This record gives sequence, structure tokens and C-alpha cells, in this order.
Amino acid sequence: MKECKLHYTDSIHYELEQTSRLMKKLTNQLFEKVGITLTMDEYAALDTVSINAGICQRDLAKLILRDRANTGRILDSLEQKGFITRFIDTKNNRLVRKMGITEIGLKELDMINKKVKQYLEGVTKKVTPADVEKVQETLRSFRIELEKTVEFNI
Amino acid sequence: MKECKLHYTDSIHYELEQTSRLMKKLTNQLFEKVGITLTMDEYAALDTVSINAGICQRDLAKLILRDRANTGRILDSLEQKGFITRFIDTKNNRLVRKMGITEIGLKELDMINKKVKQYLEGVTKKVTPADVEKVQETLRSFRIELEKTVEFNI
DNA sequence: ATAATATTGTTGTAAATGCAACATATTTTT
DNA sequence: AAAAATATGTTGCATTTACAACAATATTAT
Repeated sequence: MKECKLHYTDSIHYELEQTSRLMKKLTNQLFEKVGITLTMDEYAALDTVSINAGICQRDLAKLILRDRANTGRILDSLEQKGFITRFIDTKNNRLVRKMGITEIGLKELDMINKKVKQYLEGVTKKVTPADVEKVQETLRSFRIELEKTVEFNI
Repeated sequence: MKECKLHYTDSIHYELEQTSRLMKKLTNQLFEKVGITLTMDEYAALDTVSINAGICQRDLAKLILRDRANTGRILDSLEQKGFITRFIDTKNNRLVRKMGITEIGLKELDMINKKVKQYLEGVTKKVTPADVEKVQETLRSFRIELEKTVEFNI
């Protein structure tokens, strides 16, 4: 069986790409509609910083899967908006720029998270929670496997 | 339960985004390694054209989820490389640019598809086929649902 | 009939993104 | 001790991408 699954539109890559693209677009539309001043990437970075206090830039870059250059620029913006603070510290005897979320950053994040939660519930309500759970779980192990294969020098 | 799923890194959006990003990167690396001259987007477009002979640009744009401008540029490149031919035709009494795959385009596509198949099998071998199937199926219904919600004027 | 709206494709532009190169500092190798 | 390699962050640039504006034509509304 399955020998005929030779086309791009039948591949899991296609489903991932399309779904991810749609989801990104939907989130952008939501962010604009409810007047969120952050970009999606800034939000993702801020959220990740909030649960990884004192993380350095490169480690954050690995978590949000952007390169160091982009991560730095996203952090510049977040810092300029007052949502994070950056400070010099050492990690393995090396100077690194660590960061943490600020008070107003936390407030902003909570506000966004509440709205995002609402939206996520809306989006996933047509699929059973069990299915969502299953997809998420499988994607995670899938992703872990991919991370081993992909050469990334962040 | 599930009330604590408030963070971005716990969301299905995060898994989708990260997995899609990794998969794209892996595919890019593969394309370069085996000397494929097409970009991933050109490949996706070519494959979609091959199973939708005589499709017009806007309809193709909807299938590959790019806007009309980008789709046109991708097609320019494919045409310039001789992999597709474009011709003027009508659709609902309107002049449109339709297209079809050429002989050498088909050869190129078959060559790439074989290599992609190999690669896909490698990537998914650590997850059970049933799981891949399940994810793909759920993502599809998920995507269909998203398409109803997202405002896209392609 | 005329005006307004819709369909299709192209061009221009601004933002995002990745990549390579650079600068600095530290560790490892020779 | 000197040289090579590694880690971290930044800058510059080229590519990708989306979005808006435009052009041309056809349909629908007034």
C-alpha cells in the first residue's frame, strides 16, 4: 500500500506547511484585531523568556528556532518596548547577554496569553481534544527526531 | 485539566511552527545535497501543476497558499527553466494564464519525487506509520477548519 | 446605459529571514 | 607558549514574502 503517496500534496510536509502557514496568518489577524502591539515572534520570544528566566541569547535562539541575528533583533525590540531587561553575565566562563521579563512585560504577556487561549480553544473546538492531544504528541516526537537529523549551527 | 496549557511552547501552534520550520530546513539541506536545481516552492508548484493540468495562476496560488504575486514569480522561474508552459485561455469568460508541465518538467519532477520519497521514509521511520497517518488526517481536518476562519483574499 | 463591483495577473515596496563575515573572548590542541 | 578551534553576539546583504496599488476585463447593480 501507500506506494502511491509520491506527491507533495499527499505528504506530511505539505500538511505541516499549509497548516502552519494558515495558523500563522490567523494569529496575525487575531493580534491585529485585538490590538496586540507585539509581533508573533516577539510574543513567542517573550513567552519563552518568561519561563526561562536568565536564559542567554543563543539558548533562546535554539528554543525559538531562529538564528542568533534574528533573535538579537527581536530582543532589541522587546527591550526597547520595556518588556524585557538584558544584562551581561557569564556562562561557562564566557560573557553572555542574559535577560529576564519585566513587570510590564509580564502583564502584557498574561494579557496576550489569555486572548490566545480563547482563540486556541475556538480554533481547536472542531477537532476532538483527544485528536489535538495526539497530534501534538506525535508532532513533538517527530520534531525531536528531526532535530537530530537537521544540521543547524545556531 | 488542561487549564495550565497557557503557554506558547505548550501550544499546538508552537509544535506546528517548529516542526514545519525544521522540515523545511531539512528539505532545503537535502535539495542542496543531492543537487536539485529547484527551490522547494518551485518543486511544490511544479508537483501541483502536474496533477492539475490546465490550472490557472490564481487557483494554483490557492493550492500552494502563496499570494498571486509570488505564484506568478515562481511560475516565471519554472517557465524560464522549461519545466512548464503557459498559455492564455478563458475561465468563466475571463482571460487567464493556464499552464501545464513539460516533458523535461515531468522528468525532473519524477526524479525529485523519488528522492523525496526516500527522504520522507527516512524522516518518518522513527514514528509509526499509523501515527503519521493519524497526524496527517487530523492536520487535514484542522486545516480545513482553519481555512474557513482565516480571511484570505488571494 | 452607466456605475460599481469582482476576477485575474503584474509591479513596486517594505518587512522578515537566513547566511556569511566579523569581532571578542575562551578553550583546546600542538 | 603559540596556534587552532569554539562560543557568543552583531552587522551587512541577498532572498523571500506579503501587501498594496495598478491595469485590464467581465459581471452585476442602479
